[in-house]
Amino acid sequence: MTNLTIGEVAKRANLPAKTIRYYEDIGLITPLRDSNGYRVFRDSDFHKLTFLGRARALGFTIEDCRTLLALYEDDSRASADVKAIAQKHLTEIEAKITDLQAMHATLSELSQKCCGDARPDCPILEGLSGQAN
Amino acid sequence: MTNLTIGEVAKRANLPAKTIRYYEDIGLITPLRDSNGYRVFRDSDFHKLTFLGRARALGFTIEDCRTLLALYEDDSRASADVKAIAQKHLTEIEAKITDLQAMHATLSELSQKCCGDARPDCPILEGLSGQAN
DNA sequence: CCCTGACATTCCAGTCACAGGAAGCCTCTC
DNA sequence: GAGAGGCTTCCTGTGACTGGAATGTCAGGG
Repeated sequence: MTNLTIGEVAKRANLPAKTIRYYEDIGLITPLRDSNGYRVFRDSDFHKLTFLGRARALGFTIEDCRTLLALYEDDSRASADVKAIAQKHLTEIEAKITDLQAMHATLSELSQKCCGDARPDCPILEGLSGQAN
Repeated sequence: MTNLTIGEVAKRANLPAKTIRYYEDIGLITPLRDSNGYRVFRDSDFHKLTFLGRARALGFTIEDCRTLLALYEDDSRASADVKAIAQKHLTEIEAKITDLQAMHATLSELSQKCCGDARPDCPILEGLSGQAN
């Protein structure tokens, strides 16, 4: 049972203090307050913050994090609800990877054709301008 | 030599009219104005818009697009300058793909372990909460 | 008892690339 | 001349913070 200031919990949860204040603002955590107005972080707050840090690192949106946190706190949850969120997010990640790979393929093809010297001829610019070749 | 209204050029460049107005706001294009205040898009504006559309679709930032457009208009450019921007962007794309693949690997591993039924036991939540197993 | 430096607080503005919507002109057709 | 649709500007909101200003608090040293 350790009570932490925002600076200490920030170090331990590996999150910027600004981010932690923001999470309080939007209602993800509700730390106590000391008589001097300082936030007081209990173990439960610390755990929520590490949970949020990991979920954000996996690319979940804040709203997904809110839902996941609520499920985490709910002893009568159905794991199916959690899995559904995870699967939806996995699909989105796959879509982003596909998009990025398509961009990469197109751009690297153009880039390879560009000799990259002092002359102005540039297949990259030609490709962007829509010229067939 | 065709002069277009914003709606027409939006259709042909396959960009929302809102986006085109925004591009004018930030100085990427400078269409003429008719006596009634309507924007008048020349062929050169249309070409710039398609160029911008393609560059954005490849994930270049607006500032990169601004630079690329300037290079495109500059007959005495060095293709090396274009290629440098492209290579930098390719590196960023690769970094993003790597990040996303790491997220995907972690999350899909957790998700596979979750049976996703009505019971509360959930390896996904356990993973997010930082439990070793 | 005061000073300094490191903390903490709140609040406001900025990021990026638009999207949505309101209020009001312009143009064309019936 | 009435309505539909397109055009204009201006303002706000998005997501998830980040930076900075102005101010308050605390611990230790002179």
